[in-house]
Amino acid sequence: MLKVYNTYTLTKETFNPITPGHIKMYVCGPTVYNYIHLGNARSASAFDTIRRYLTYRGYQVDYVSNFTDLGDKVIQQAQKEGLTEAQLAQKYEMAFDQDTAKLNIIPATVRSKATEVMTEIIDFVTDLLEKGYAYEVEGDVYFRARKFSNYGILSHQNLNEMEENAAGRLNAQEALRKEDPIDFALWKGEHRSGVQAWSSPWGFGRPGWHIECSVMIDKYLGPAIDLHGGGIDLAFPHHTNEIAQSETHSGEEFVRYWLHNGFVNVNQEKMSKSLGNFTTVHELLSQYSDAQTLRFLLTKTHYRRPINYSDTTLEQAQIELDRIRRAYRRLAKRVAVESIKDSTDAAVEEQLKLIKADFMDAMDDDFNTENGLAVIFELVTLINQYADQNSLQLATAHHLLDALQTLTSIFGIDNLELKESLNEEEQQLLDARAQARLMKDFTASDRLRDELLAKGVVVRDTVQGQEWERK
RNA sequence: GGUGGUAUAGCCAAGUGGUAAGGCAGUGGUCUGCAAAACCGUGAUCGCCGGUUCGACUCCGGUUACCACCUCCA
Repeated sequence: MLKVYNTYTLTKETFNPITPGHIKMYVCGPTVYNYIHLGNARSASAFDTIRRYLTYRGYQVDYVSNFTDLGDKVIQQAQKEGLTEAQLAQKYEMAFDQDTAKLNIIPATVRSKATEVMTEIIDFVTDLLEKGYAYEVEGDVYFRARKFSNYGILSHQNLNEMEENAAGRLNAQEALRKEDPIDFALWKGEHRSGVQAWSSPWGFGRPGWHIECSVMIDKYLGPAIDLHGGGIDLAFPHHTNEIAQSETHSGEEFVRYWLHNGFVNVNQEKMSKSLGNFTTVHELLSQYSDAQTLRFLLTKTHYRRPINYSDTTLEQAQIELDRIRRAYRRLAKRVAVESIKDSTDAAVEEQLKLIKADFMDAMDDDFNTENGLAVIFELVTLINQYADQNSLQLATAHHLLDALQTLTSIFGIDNLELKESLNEEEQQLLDARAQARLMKDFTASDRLRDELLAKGVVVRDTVQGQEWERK
């Protein structure tokens, strides 16, 4: 039975989708004004793994995500880079696609840009005005937060305290316009010329911070969805405001389960653009070629817990992933080389069955990837034990390999095969060493092994002959 | 100040009212020409104080430290 932790109720709840077998899921995407950093990637990675697991579990998942391609940040950065807002957004949207593709994150079923749903946004805001939950002031439109009786539940904040906090930071102009400091903008008037603005019943302007998500969900998934995801920092105000807008608009429960991921920390501090302690995926992958290791690091920690990012944790992830890959390659190689009886091994099949069940139990518990990983390591040990046996059964060997591939693919690791190859010189050294070993010239063979090691190639001797691995 | 979270072996990190998964490192062994890899074995009483209980790391109260949200932020 699948259970998920719902931020709305702060408890783990049994998961029941609105439509059996079908899941409607929305995850907040990036504002495309620069390269994504590891924190953004963590969110995308975590929800990709959740989506992959739900799919593995047999659900049909409709996954919608947005690109925010408008707003002050986009305008500012466009001016800095000498591009139009649309060009800038296009540039970083493509960068997002490239970075996430390297991390093996499956693109959402539907991906929409805020600028593509402008008509729907205006209609949505109009409806909120007609319902009396919004008001216009000099080209701005605000939502009457206090009128929505469940306002703030998701973020577990007290309304009056929120009001005090809000009042303290409002600028005088904004304070004058709002009926209540906690009201939030649905539409912001834009009076400058030459910057992104759309025509509306309230004059030229742009949508407020939160409306695009409400609109896209309504447009692509309908008034009620099963899962809504994003970073925990979005619980307030972003998701809080989404609930108010959407439930006022539809009169229905907006989201069944709110899922929020934790942060990537550096030196026990949140990685963020404002703190300036961020590492972009773009730069990290350009200097560190193994994107799979990065993905593995981002996925193996439970999605609600913080990830400590450092060179050490990255190395640790590399070591763990290597152990998994080695087991896979070891058995795969033996199966490929030897002629083996195509039959099954009942005892091993039984263990494999248990492992698969354990994996599902782990992941059914609010997507507990930490425990899922422990089960994967059990499978690794089983494979290593099996690969040592004299009488391998081909079918069972394939079942083990398929299982390992399937389970790791849920973690975003799609290919356990070795992609690297040796260059001509390295191959010659390796061949020469094989020859030396044949002649039992161990002095020469050890020297050649050292030479290869100096080039970053680790050589091991196995029953099947030499085996190599890039360090 | 309010709210949410975290504190478990050298490090990363699961977990349950009944004497603590897994990975890394270390260490002993098997295997190996040597090595590596792999396999087998090996270590903690769970921030602190108090309470409930036959029994708590797991429940309750308090306390300390750290993080996050309350402003755009995954």
